[in-house]
Amino acid sequence: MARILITSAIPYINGIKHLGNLVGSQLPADLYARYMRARGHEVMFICATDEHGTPAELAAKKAGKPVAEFCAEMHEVQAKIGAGFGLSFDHFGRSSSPQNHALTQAFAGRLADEGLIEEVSESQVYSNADGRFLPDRYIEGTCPNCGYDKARGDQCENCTKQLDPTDLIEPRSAISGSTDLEVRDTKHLYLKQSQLKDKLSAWIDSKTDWPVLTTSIAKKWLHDGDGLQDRGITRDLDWGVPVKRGAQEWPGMEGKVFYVWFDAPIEYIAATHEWADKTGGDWQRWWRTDKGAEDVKYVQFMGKDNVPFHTLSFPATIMGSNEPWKLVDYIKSFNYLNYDGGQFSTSQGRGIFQDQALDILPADYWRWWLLSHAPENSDAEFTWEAFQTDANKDLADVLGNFVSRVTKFCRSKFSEALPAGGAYGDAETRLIADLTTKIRAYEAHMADKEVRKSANELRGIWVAGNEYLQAEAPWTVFKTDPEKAAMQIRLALNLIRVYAVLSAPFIPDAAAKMLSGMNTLDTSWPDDLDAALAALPAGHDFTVPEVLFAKITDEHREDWAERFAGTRD
RNA sequence: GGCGUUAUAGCUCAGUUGGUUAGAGCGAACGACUCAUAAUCGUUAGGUCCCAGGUUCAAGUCCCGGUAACGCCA
Repeated sequence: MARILITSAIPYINGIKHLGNLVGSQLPADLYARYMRARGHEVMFICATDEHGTPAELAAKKAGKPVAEFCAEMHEVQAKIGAGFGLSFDHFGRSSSPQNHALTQAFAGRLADEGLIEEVSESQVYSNADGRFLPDRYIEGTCPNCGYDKARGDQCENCTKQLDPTDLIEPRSAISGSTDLEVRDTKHLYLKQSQLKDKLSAWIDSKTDWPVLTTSIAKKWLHDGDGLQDRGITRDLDWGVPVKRGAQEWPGMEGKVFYVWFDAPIEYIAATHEWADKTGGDWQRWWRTDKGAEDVKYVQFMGKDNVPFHTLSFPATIMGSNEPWKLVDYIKSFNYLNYDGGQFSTSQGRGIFQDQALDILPADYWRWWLLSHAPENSDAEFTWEAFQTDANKDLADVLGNFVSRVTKFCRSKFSEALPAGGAYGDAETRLIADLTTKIRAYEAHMADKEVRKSANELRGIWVAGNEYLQAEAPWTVFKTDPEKAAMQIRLALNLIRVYAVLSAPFIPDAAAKMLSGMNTLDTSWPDDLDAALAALPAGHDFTVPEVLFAKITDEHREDWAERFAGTRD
């Protein structure tokens, strides 16, 4: 039995996330966590909300609420939606937790002690009306190049020219619209990542089994141009982790907070601490290699936009601390899911959002489609036509109908109990050999975190059951040899339990219904399929379950396609 | 402007270190079956592997140059 630490990139707090966010990190992480638990491994599956930074402050302001209150509410909303999708976190934490404050400050202190923090003075635009410094992109004005009147301080979206905020004609705050701006000097802390470049580079080079997407992004940042740059880790904001050097004040840094990208990944550790405080568990045996974590295998899941922070910045924090923290062993990254020819977008309200998805269909439909089309090698495209066709075919016709035809046949020809009699022949031996091969392949793909391939193999396992029934035709056999038909259908009913166990990581709710219908709590993995197909003995009662997956009709599809064609607020 | 990823059947995608007639699912056509959610199973058709060069006994796979889509950075 292994010990597996799994983290999913932590979703930002400023609103409800769309399906692209789900398939890019949380869902595949959950698939892996559920699978590893099913195989008997000890799993710690951690996620959280990422709550600091300017966008959170602005979203709170828009909602007319204090930012702490807003974050607390949105955290609950996201937790509820996550539960709705069956995300089986051991803990869903908050980056604003006291545990994360303490840990973030401790890391900063350690890095300073190691000589990896530099204080840098810089000039930034301050808005008197807003009472705050403004990040470049929150300053608007007229572009000196093309005259576009909504150019941002970092770039003009109209002519794409790169700008400095001071280039803008009539600059104003994008938050309040105020033109009462001035340039002020302010001091910030920089993490000297450049000093760790060689160490990070050697570490990345040693990860030959990582997805190309992960290592190519990391190498690009390491070697492009002047190489890995030092990074500012503080901001002039109110909402965040106050800058401290461990438990001590940090002279000159009063009133500043750590940059959200510094404290967010540390929340993986802090969230485990939160879990420990809640449950009485031991978090350090997951994170400190001097306190029991040396045999932990740590796997991270994330979208490609998060890769630089997880391959470089966070490891720089860990390595730079010179303390025995657990480093990630494998980073599984994903491309984007597109919607209707363009990107899903939280800020533009484009696409299907997680709450809406759960409103129209049970989680398993989404889990299955999104996972079986996970954007592993390139961006993937969501279309309603594909979603309808694939979900109906795989879930309703192949799996759902298998359960239905087997249970109903047994009920009508025998009873709602596994019938006795008969013995395996060649067909059964062949089926068991075939399924065993497929199950071993499925296990290998799941262990490799090859999401699409796993889904494809699982589908093949479902199909094999239908092939067997079609070839052996128990409904015909029954007329001349009821005992043989009894054997066939007893095997098929046992197959439903096996399917439930194998499918649970993808479609946990349907799997639970299948087990409930089979009237069993036996979720043991079919290491030995021959034995597993005898788990439910002759005479064991079952009930015909309700339709597992109702079909998505053309009317539904057209209605939804229209409903989600525009944008939402 | 720099860099990265991608480009394979109508659609969505597989194709390990270069090695026989390039694969799967969906969709299509035809057939079988009638237990089942008009479900299932089988057969067949469909590809100048983006274009142009090169290396090699052998290239979808490696190299060079283009083109296109998407993304990242400045």
